[in-house]
Amino acid sequence: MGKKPLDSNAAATERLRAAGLRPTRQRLELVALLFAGGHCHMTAESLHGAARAAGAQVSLATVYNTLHQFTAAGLLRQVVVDAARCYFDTNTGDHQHFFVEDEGTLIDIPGDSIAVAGVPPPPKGLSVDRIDVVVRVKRS
Amino acid sequence: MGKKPLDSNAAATERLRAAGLRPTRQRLELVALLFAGGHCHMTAESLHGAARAAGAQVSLATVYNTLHQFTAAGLLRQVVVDAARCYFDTNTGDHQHFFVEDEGTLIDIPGDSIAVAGVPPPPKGLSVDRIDVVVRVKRS
DNA sequence: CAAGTTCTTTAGAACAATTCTAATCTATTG
DNA sequence: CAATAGATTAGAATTGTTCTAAAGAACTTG
Repeated sequence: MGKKPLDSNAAATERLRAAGLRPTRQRLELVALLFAGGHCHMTAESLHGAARAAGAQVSLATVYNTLHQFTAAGLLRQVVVDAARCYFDTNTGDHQHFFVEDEGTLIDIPGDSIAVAGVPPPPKGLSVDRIDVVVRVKRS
Repeated sequence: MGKKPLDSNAAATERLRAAGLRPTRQRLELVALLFAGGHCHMTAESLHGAARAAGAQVSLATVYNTLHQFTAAGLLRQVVVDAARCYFDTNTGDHQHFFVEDEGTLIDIPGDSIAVAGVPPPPKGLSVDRIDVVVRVKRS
């Protein structure tokens, strides 16, 4: 009857295995934090803080490594909205974001509510990888 | 009969005055580089390089200051597409961008060709400041 | 299940982009 | 043209991120 139910641990292990990553203690802890509740937007710094707060012993370097590995494996998506910081989104599906400039926080916009039309064909030799929409909002 | 025609200098001076900024030697040089030809996308580093190459004597700190002052004054627009670098766009009108990930370059998309529909109303107390669309393209 | 191989983690150093600071200099004003 | 408010500068400081080399943990094989 530990704090962490075995199923959640098993699920995390399987998730890592599927991504071709070894289920190490650190990765399991980070997976637990990232995919426990609903979707979330994390920075390396904030995830590291959350891990430490949860009593996990993980170095910042490992958090960076892990975030990048997860992104490469398609478990996370990187969101660039702020020159200062880099966000990682546990929602890898089709969607966009509000960015609250005053707070530096992100809010999801479902992909089926938003539509971008009239994108010209990219220049010769280039193909569209992804279209990102950022709705910058301010306190009014 | 200097290399820089007086009119361009006068125009630059007026542009700065209108923005409430003193027309100093450094700012005039940077204005000349930024607004000489067509629209361009610059990083602090690249503008500094261009200034030095043009024989201007400007420090990197001043380039940063100036870019931010110009942005605050509405002469430039900041474009965030890459976690690493920060771009400034001399085109402050309504438009969007292709971002060529392999090269780190930007290409303008006219604002009247592209349209974003279905943006939900922002959460209470927030109002939309701007909508940025970034079409990420890759070499195919 | 021991040995060996490979992959991970880690602390700290290194880095790159940007911002800060305090001294110096310059444009403007009276 | 002196006074003043604002601008510039070099270099230091900060910040977010990546690198490195050594120690540790997970998988594989015999």
